[in-house]
Amino acid sequence: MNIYCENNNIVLTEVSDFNPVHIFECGQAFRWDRNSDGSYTGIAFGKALRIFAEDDKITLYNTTRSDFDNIWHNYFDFDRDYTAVKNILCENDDVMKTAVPYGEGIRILKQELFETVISFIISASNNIPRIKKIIDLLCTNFGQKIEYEGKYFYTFPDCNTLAECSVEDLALIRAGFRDKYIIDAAKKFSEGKISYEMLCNYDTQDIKNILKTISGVGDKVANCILLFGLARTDSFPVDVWVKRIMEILYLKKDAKNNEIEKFAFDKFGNICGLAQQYLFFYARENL
DNA sequence: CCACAGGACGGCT
DNA sequence: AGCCGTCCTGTG
Repeated sequence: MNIYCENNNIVLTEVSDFNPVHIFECGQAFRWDRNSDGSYTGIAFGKALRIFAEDDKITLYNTTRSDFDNIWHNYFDFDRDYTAVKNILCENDDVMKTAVPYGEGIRILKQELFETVISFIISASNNIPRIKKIIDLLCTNFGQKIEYEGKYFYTFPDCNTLAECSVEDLALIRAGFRDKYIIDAAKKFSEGKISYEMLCNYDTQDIKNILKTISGVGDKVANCILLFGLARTDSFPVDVWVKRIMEILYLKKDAKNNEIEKFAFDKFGNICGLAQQYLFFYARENL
């Protein structure tokens, strides 16, 4: 990958494994929207960004080299060699040889922990359009207003702001029964009971148990938080799609979610979370 | 009007 | 330990 600055843009060339549709519209992040020209605009780490990919060239508009180095390089997981990952997953595995092409160009975004926690609490028993709508209302009402390319955007609210909210305050985001879970999570972060720095000291299983002390966080949501907010690729979120595809292609029978999770870890090891993404895409296209 | 959506909880047995 | 009704809201 080469990097150079052009006007106010950062241009990357010789980039492999970057498919915007697979990255932004797969349900791992909810704050990216497609523009009519095929570029995407999103907000993360308090900044807005518009990004466009064509072949192996990627343009990040109206940003700086320091923001790229400090935020976006890590956010887009550019240090990971996804081609190597795919080769490992496909080795001696005909299922993955079939599934991987469907998720071509997926990358696991390294998102902010608190945002990931709240987003996946909201995801429970919900669909992507509505998840996005709720999160949008949450940010518009409780986030910070920023300007980018002549338009206004809102950052994801911080934990202190949400910790002070009542369920009545949150009613306007239309989160339904999840409002009290959002407040509980915000309080645990605000009081310092849970933080990124603190969780980093633990192994994946211990973090999962800590996350599950937040109400509204069960196995599936905890695994999503681990994978998308803590870069723990050894966690394997089992949603209805992954459950179906694993039962059909690997287990050959009905199975409990924790049984599927264990099977995946035994098979794919510490990159089972990446395998999950390819299987998810395959399931969405073929079931 | 009723079912159910990319889960979690709580009260059962 | 495991099962199942219920939880808000929006969409079909």
